Amino acid sequence: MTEAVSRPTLEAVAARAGVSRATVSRVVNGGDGVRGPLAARVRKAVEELGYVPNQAARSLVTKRHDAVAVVIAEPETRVFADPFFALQLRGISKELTAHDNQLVLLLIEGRADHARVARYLAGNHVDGALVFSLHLDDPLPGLIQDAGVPTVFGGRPGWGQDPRNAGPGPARADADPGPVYVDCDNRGGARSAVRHLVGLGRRRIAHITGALDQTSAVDRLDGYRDVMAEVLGRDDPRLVVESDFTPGGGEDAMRELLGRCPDVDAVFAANDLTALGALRVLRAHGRRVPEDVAVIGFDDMVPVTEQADPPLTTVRQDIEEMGRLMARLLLRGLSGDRDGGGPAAGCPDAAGNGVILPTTLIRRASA
Amino acid sequence: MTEAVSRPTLEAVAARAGVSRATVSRVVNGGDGVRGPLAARVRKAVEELGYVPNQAARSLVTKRHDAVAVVIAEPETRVFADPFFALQLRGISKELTAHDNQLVLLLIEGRADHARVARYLAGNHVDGALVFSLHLDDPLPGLIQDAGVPTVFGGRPGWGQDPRNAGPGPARADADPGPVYVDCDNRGGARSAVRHLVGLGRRRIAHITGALDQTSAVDRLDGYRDVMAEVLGRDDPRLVVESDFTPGGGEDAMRELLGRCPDVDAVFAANDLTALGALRVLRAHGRRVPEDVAVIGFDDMVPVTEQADPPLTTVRQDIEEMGRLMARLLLRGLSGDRDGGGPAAGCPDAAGNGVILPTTLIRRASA
DNA sequence: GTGAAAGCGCTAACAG
DNA sequence: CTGTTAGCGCTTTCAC
Repeated sequence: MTEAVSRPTLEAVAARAGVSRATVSRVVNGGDGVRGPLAARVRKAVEELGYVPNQAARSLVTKRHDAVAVVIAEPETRVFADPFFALQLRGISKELTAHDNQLVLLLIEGRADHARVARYLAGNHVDGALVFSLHLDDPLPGLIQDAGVPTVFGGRPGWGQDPRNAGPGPARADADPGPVYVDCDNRGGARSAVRHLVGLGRRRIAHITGALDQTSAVDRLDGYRDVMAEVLGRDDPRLVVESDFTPGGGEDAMRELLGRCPDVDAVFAANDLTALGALRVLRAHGRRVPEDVAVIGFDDMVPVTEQADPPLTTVRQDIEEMGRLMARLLLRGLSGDRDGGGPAAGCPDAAGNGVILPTTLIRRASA
Repeated sequence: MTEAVSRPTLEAVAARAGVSRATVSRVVNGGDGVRGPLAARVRKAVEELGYVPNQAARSLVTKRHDAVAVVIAEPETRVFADPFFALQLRGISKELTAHDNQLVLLLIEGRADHARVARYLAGNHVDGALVFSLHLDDPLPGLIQDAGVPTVFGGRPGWGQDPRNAGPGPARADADPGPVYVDCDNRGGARSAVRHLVGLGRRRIAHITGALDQTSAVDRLDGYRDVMAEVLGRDDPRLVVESDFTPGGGEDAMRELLGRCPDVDAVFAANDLTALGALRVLRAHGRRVPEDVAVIGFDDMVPVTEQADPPLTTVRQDIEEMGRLMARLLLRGLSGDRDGGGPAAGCPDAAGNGVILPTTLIRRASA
C-alpha cells in the first residue's frame, strides 16, 4: 500500500514543452487549433512526465464529471442470487467505458440508505444516474426528481403514465415526457410463452407471478391473462399464485398450485429461478416434466436454464444489452442537453420515453 | 431527465448566515471550534438553502476523494455466473458507506482495459483500490505499483513472498511488507473437507481443481494433498483433475474421473459450481450420492448448495465479510498513512500482510 | 494560433 | 473563536 505520488501538473508539462498552460490544455482536450509541431512537442512532454489530468480540477470548472451513478435499490438478497444484476452492470460498464465515463455504484440496503443516495445525487458528483429494481412504494424517484439528476430507469417505473408495455405507440411530444426507461417486452414475452403452452395442447396453464410490487411481474401477469382470456376464453384465478421471483418462492407456489389444481398441466413461471423451484417440487411429487406438466421460465439466465433438469424452456431477454442501452440513452441525453425536449427524442425503438427490447422464446426440454 | 440545477455555494450560505466562508466550512466539516449559536445559524442556512458541498472543489485542495476503486479483473463470464462477486461487493459497499466513501467500479473485460484502469488509478481519482480475481500472469499488480495507489487484494496474490496460507505465523516487521490481502483459509478448508471424507470411511477421494492460475485453486489443491499424504500416505495423481471453477468444467472433470477411476468413492470439488457439475454427471451415470460417491464443494453459495440435489456439503467462507474486511483494511491504511510501516500493522488476525478468514464445514446431504 | 489572466468552490494557514 | 488571504489544477474568455 504505497504512498500516493504527487503527479505532474499542467504547469509542469507547459514548462517542459516551452508553451503556456492554455496550449497544453488544448492539446490534452483534443488539440483543436494547435499547430502540428507544437502539439507534438506537448504530447511528448505529456508522455515523458506521465501527465494525467486532475479530474477534480477539471470538474470544478467544467461542471462535468464524466461519471455516472448506478443505483441498485434492492434491499433483499435476491439481486445477489441471480446474475441479472451482474449482467446489467457489465453492459453498463462497457458502454460507459467506451465513452470514458466512470461508474459509481450505489447499493441501497436499507431505509437509511435512501437519504444517503439522495444526498449524493444532489451533491452534483455525477452527471447522471441509472436506477434499477424500483418497487412501487420506492421513495427514490421523488428524491431523484428533487436532486435534479438526469436519470434513466431500468425496468418500467410504476408511476409512469404509460402502462402500455406491449409495443410502440405514437408518442405525444408535447406532454410531460415522464421517466426515461429501458425494459424488455415483459407482456409480449409472457404472451408468447403462454401461447407456446397452448400450442402444446395444454389447457390448465398456471402462472407463478413475480413480486407484484414490480412492474415486470405485473406486466408478465398481464401477458398471461391476455392469452388465457383471448385464446382460452377463461381466466381461472385459482391458476395464479403470487410469488416473489425466488426459487424458494417458486417451490411454495408450486406446492400451493398442486393442492389447488392437481390436474394442472403447464406452468409459466415469472422467472427462471422461480421455475427452478417449481421443477423441484414437481419432481418431488412424481410429476414428469414436460410429459405431465410443461414448465416455462423467463429471463434465460443461461447457467440456470441450461443446467436445470430438464433444461428449461424460457423467454429470453438480452440483459446485458439493456444495461448498455440505458447507459447509451443517458449519455446521449447528457450530451444533447436541450433541456426542453425529452432526452430520448430521436431515439429509435422508443415508445414514448421507454425503450422496449424484444424477447425470444428459447425452446429447451421443459416445454 | 431534468436539467441539473446549479447548487448554492459556501459563499451563499455564508452570506445568509452572516458569517465568513471559513466558518461555514468549519461547521460543515464537523463544527470544531465554532460557538454553539453561530454554528446553529450556519446549520439553519445550510438547511434552508439545501447546501451540499462540492466534492470536486474539496478534493482539489484536500487531495482526498473519499472514493475507492473496486477493480474486478475477470475477463471471463465466470464472475457473472456465481454470486461470489456480488456478495463481495455488498460487503465492500456496506463498509465504504459506513465511512462515507464512494465505490467506483472498474470492470476489466479485455486486454485493452488494463491500460485504462491503470490510467484511472494513476490519475489520482480515488484514495485507494480493492482488487479481485487476480490471475498469475496478470499485469495489473505492476501497473498498480507504478500508479502508487494504496491497494488491498481480494485473495492471496500469486507473487506474494509468503505462500503460507494455513494459519498465522510470526510476521517480520522489517522486511518488504508485500501486498496486503484478504483471503479465506483455502488450504485449511480443503483439509477439513478431505478429512471429513476420510472420516466417512472414503479412501479413493478425488479432487477437481479450480483454475490453477489462481492461488485459491492452488491452495485448495495443496490442502487436499496434505491430507491425502498425511492421513492416507498416498497421493495418486490420477485422482486429481484440473478444472476451472465452472459447472461445465465440473462435468467434464467428473466424466474424466469416472473413466480413470471407476471406483472413486468421494469427490472434493474446488467450488460449489464445480460440485454441481459433478453431481449431475454422477447422477447421469447412475451413481448415488452420497451412498456410492460422496461430494463436497467449497464456498457455500447458499442458493446453489441448498438447492442442489442432494443438498451439498461444503466448506463455507464468509464472502461478504471478506469484502467488508478488505474495505476496512484499506480505509484504515489510508487514515493511518505512516508510509513506512505496513498498513495492516496492528491488525488482528493478520499473518504478515494477509488476513486469513476461517472456514467452516457445512454438512448437508451430499457427504 | 498562442499566451495572459480570471476564476470554478473549497480548505487551511495565519492573523486578529 | 472568527475572518482574511492564498492558493489547489484546470479551462476559458480575451487580447495579441
